[in-house]
This record gives sequence, structure tokens and C-alpha cells, in this order.
Amino acid sequence: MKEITSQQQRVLDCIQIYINKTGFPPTRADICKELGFKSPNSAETHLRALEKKGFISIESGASRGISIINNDSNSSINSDEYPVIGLVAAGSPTLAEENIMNTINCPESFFDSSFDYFLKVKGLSMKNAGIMEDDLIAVKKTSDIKNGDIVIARIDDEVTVKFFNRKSPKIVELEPANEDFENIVVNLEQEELHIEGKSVGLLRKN
Amino acid sequence: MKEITSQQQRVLDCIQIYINKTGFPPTRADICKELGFKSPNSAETHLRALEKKGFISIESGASRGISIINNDSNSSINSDEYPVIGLVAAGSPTLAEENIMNTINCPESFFDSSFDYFLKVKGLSMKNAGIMEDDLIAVKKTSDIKNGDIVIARIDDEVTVKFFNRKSPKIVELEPANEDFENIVVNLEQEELHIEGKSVGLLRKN
DNA sequence: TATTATACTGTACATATATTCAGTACTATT
DNA sequence: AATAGTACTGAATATATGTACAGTATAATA
Repeated sequence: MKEITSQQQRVLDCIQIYINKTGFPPTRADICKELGFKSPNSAETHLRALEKKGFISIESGASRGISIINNDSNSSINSDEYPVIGLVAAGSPTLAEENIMNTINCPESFFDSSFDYFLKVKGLSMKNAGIMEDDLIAVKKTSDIKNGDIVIARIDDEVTVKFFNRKSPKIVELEPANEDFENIVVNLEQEELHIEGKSVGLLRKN
Repeated sequence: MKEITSQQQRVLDCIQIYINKTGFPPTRADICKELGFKSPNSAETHLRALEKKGFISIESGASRGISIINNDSNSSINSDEYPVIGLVAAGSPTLAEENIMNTINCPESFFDSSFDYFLKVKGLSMKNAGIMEDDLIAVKKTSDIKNGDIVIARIDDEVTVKFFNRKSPKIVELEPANEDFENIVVNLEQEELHIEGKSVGLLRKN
């Protein structure tokens, strides 16, 4: 990353402040207004310079398509910030950034076991187990599953939360806790069952 | 804040995911593309509903002028030790030292509202509300109770967790969420009803 | 029964916005 | 002396975008 000039720094700061204030990036005209430029091209050229130097990215053609590129090396794993992932019907609950809805600050030893992320529950298939819509399940990524554990399972691209029950070496039943839902019987020879992890706790905000 | 519909929740999630992915909010057309709508007005009406209900704000005339209103109280991440109090059949959930089973370290702004202690639930009288035995209810000591709130109520020395429902100025019904239990009707002229507080969240370790 | 809220499609249009082009001026580098 | 980068003004324009209007349909409510 090349060196930034003082004017470019002012523009970069202006973008960050604008986002903090409004929630969305500024237009060229907004930047001009904030910094006193009289031509949108002043902002444009600074933006292009910042893009070239790697400080921001610009989505071509999109209005307000500026995003600041975070170069915090990897300050990630802030030990206490846990991502919240939405359980979408046809998507896998990976830690891909686009699936992270927000994060929750939480002590590492909050539940009886360590965990990796919160999963936001959709639907009521586990309501008799006290798991309601929009509850946050603390998920530990593990393959150490016992019968009766509440697991986050993926079949093809469908993700569900169910009780785990191995019937035989080749047969696994995923049991809901709701009389309105059917057991899911998985023949491991015919279908691929991926266990994302298991529930080690639950959090509800209301 | 009024209740959100499932479609409105989808739109809200879509906005959050889009922002996480791109760094800036979506246009109406972007939302349509993500959720499969065919008219920008579909997104528009949902956005207006979300704005009306206080989930987002929309900057008039500005492109991508959507920002999600963060209702996570304050971002002050001050941790604190919260006591866990056992709900015993014939005991009052006071903060008296002998009732404190242990404490839990937890950010102050962990739930949507501040709270005072955790109450360990006994019995299954609220199981249809997703409150199971040994769950920990985050209790806020307050007298600001609305119908439908889950309250911690004391009649004489009996303490229970129930839905609060004021039927008339003198009659309060405490409703369980379990068909095996009966409503408790309290005539305030004859019995003394003490509201210890209300539930603002739930924590389960398993 | 009328009204309101939700949940859409489809079209249209004013304007918000990105982006290019034409200049001017200064500075540092080759 | 030529080139490239920075730092601007000013005008022009294609298009990206918000937003209004006209419909249809369903469910809940008064």
C-alpha cells in the first residue's frame, strides 16, 4: 500500500465520518460539501487515487458505492465478539462475512462449553425443546455428537436444527421437537449429512 | 416498536447482509433481486413499513439512504457480575445473599434492556413460551408492565413466572404457557400481588 | 360492510449520481 | 524538458435510483 497524502487522508476520514453519521457512504457531491470543494471531480480524483492505493473500493456505476477496506491486519478473534448467523432456508451457516448479521459481545466461558457462533433460529420445529423463532443458539463446531444432542445439520443446502439420533451405522434420524413436523431419516449411503455443530446453549432477547 | 412480519424480517435481514457484503445499503432494485421481487415498489412498501415501525431510517431523496436503527441499547461493553437466584416454590426471589446460587459475568448491554439478576426457572408452566426447567431468565426490576409481558410475580410467598394480563382495574390474570396449568386470577382487593419484575431475556446452558 | 395493513406487479418520470471531458496550476521525478 | 502525480474548477451527460401512480389480491379489523 502506497503512501497517502494529507488531502487524501482528509477525504478518507470524511468518508468514515459520513458512514458513522448516516449509515451509508457519501456521494461525490457530499464529499465536496463536507470538504469545501466546488467540483465533484475533485472528490472523484481523490477517490480514484484512494482506490488505486488500496484504501477504498469503488463499485462501478453504483451510487454511494464506496467501501473502506479494513487493513487491521487481522485483529479478528476479538475473543469476545461472537458472530450471529441467520439460518436461511437454503443456505449454509458458514462464517462467510455475508452471512454475519451482527456480533454479540460475550465472555468466552459463557456457556458450559466453548462455542463458535450464534445461529438465529427460523421456524418452530424445535419448540417443545424450548427453542423458539429468533432464538440464538450457541453453536460449537464439533463432530463429537451423541444421541439426543441438538445438532445443526446440513443435507444438501438445507440447514436445520434437530435432535440427533443414530439408529444404525448407516441410518441417522433427525428428530424435531414439534408434533407438526416429521422425523428426517437419513441413509448415509444415499445422502450426505453434514453436521455443522451442536447446540451448547441458547440466548433469547425479548 | 411494533411487531415485524416475516416478510419484513426477510427484507431487514437482506439489508443487513447486503451491508455486510458490500459496505453500503442496497437499492430497491437490489432488494428485489435478492428476494425475487419483480417490482421495485415491493421493496419500497416494505421499506416504508419498516421505517414506520422504527426498524430502519430512510433518508429522503438519497440513493441507498437506508440505515438500520440499532436497538441494542448502548455499545458500552461494560461487563458485570449478575447474580443467579433460584426460584424455589415458597420463597421470594430477593437478592439476599443466601438466595444467590452463583453469579454470571455478562455485558451490561447484553439484552435489549438492562436487567438486574438471573432467575433460575423451576417447573414447566411456561414451556409453550420456550421457557424450560433450569433456564435462566434475565429479570429487570420494574413496575412498567404491559399485558403480555412475562412477569415474575409474588402472591404471598409464592413466586411464579407467568404472562401478565390485566383484565380490569382490580383483576389481573397470570397466564401460564402450558395447557396443564390453570390461569391464576388475582383480585387485587382481596389478595396482594407483588410484581418483582419482568423478563427481558433468557439464557440456557446445556 | 367498509377500512386498513400486507404483499405484490408494472409503468413512468424527475432527479440524484457517477463519470467523462476540457482546462489550470503546482510539484517531483526521470 | 518531458512525464507523472496531485489538486483543483466547471460543464455536460448517461444512467442509476427514489418515488409516485395505477392496479390486483388477501386477511384482519371496526
